[in-house]
Amino acid sequence: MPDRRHYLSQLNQGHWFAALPAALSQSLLDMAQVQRLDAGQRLFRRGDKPSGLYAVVEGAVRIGAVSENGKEALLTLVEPPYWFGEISLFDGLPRTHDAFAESASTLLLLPQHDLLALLEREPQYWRDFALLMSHKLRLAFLTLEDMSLLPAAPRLARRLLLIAENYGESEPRRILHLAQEQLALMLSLSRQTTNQILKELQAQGVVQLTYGEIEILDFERLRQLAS
Amino acid sequence: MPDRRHYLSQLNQGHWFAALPAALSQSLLDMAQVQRLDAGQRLFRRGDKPSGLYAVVEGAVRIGAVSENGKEALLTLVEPPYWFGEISLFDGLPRTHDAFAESASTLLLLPQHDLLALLEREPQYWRDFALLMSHKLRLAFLTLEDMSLLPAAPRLARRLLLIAENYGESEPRRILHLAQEQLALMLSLSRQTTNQILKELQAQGVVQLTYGEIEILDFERLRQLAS
DNA sequence: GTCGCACTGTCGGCTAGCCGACAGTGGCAG
DNA sequence: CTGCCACTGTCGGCTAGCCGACAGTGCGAC
Repeated sequence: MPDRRHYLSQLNQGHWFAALPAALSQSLLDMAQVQRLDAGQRLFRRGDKPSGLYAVVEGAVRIGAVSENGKEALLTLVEPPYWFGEISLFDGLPRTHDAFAESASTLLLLPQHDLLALLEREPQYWRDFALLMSHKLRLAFLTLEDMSLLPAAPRLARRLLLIAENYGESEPRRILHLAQEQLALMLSLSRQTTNQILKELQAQGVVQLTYGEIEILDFERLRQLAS
Repeated sequence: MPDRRHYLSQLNQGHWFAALPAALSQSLLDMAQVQRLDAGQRLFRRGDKPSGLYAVVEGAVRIGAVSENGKEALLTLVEPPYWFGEISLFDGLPRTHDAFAESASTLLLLPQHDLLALLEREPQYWRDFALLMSHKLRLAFLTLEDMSLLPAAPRLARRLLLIAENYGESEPRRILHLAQEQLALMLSLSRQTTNQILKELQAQGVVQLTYGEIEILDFERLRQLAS
């Protein structure tokens, strides 16, 4: 089982955490509780009371919501080293989404109470946490805009690029472990349409599809297709 | 021409401003610059450098973006007493959207530099400004979810309710000054589809349509239709 | 090895919503 | 009062993407 030091280097891969003042990142690490989840286990649910701020250090967490008539919207798949749950930190209101472990996962939890106590002592750190929100707000606006302006294919291309760079948090990867169904849910496309577009991309040599994963072969062309 | 005191009472109609500590709202008012815009005039454009935080006190501001192929997405129509422009305050990055005066408008501007200086002196206020972001992030997530899960009619109904209560900032109004085309752009529907749904709502006695405005007759039924 | 399940691949019919077109109609400027 | 422009109302054809169905395939559990 990896120790705290291992988590530190892991977290420092993420742009947000790496840019924090050293005193703050140290405090956070001291305060963090390690939490393990089995595949499929629920972390929290829409409407739950705030519990704190989470970081994924291992595995992946699905953030989404299910409508009354059973349809599911997947907001994002959170992979290391990504932080989430900050909205409720600021406003104290209930969770906006459901969070499930996609696979067996390890999280760090900064408990709401301890974190608020720290911020009480050092209020200048509020801004650092707010940066998490500004980042997500930019992403959300971008997604909204894509949804209304772009047809399916370029939307999918853009999303692949975003996922590859973990939504701006890390350096791009070539291989995405991601079922086509999940991708479809994020784009609000049907699984069939998603598959069709992916096959087309594969035919053009832009991606390579294998079981449960997508490999990006040609970032340049993918960027073009994302117009 | 109304004076500062008039603006104060206007701003206090908004939930966010009204909940600020008195010392802060006084500082903001002292710092604010009044800015007038003619109908159609541009306030800022996507990619512009941060200029500060704005409040609409009179008129209305369109916040949106235009895609390469000319299609427009209207994010929201900002009406008094609503604050906007806070993302760039936190991260210092360029504007995410274009902002145009929909009609002749009066804004208050808290200049970026002065506001940052205040926050340097009183860092505990960062959280108050972050509340603006948390509010918008919740709205953005809600909108994203509606877009992918709901068909046109309930989506329109929900949006009408949101607009009526100025996205949670004020008490609900019955009359919305809003062309159908604008509403269509916000929902990413065509003008024709929007018109069709509105006519249906009118036939059911839920709304009353007149030139350039929509009157909500039956909030209860509208809420039902928003499922 | 083999069973079962999760995931991929593909087809065809269906429909919600788009889009162009055009005829009203309200409001405002001169 | 008149003319113009922005906005509303409506029709019909079109198509992107949905949806059910089903066959094929990789992988992990036992």
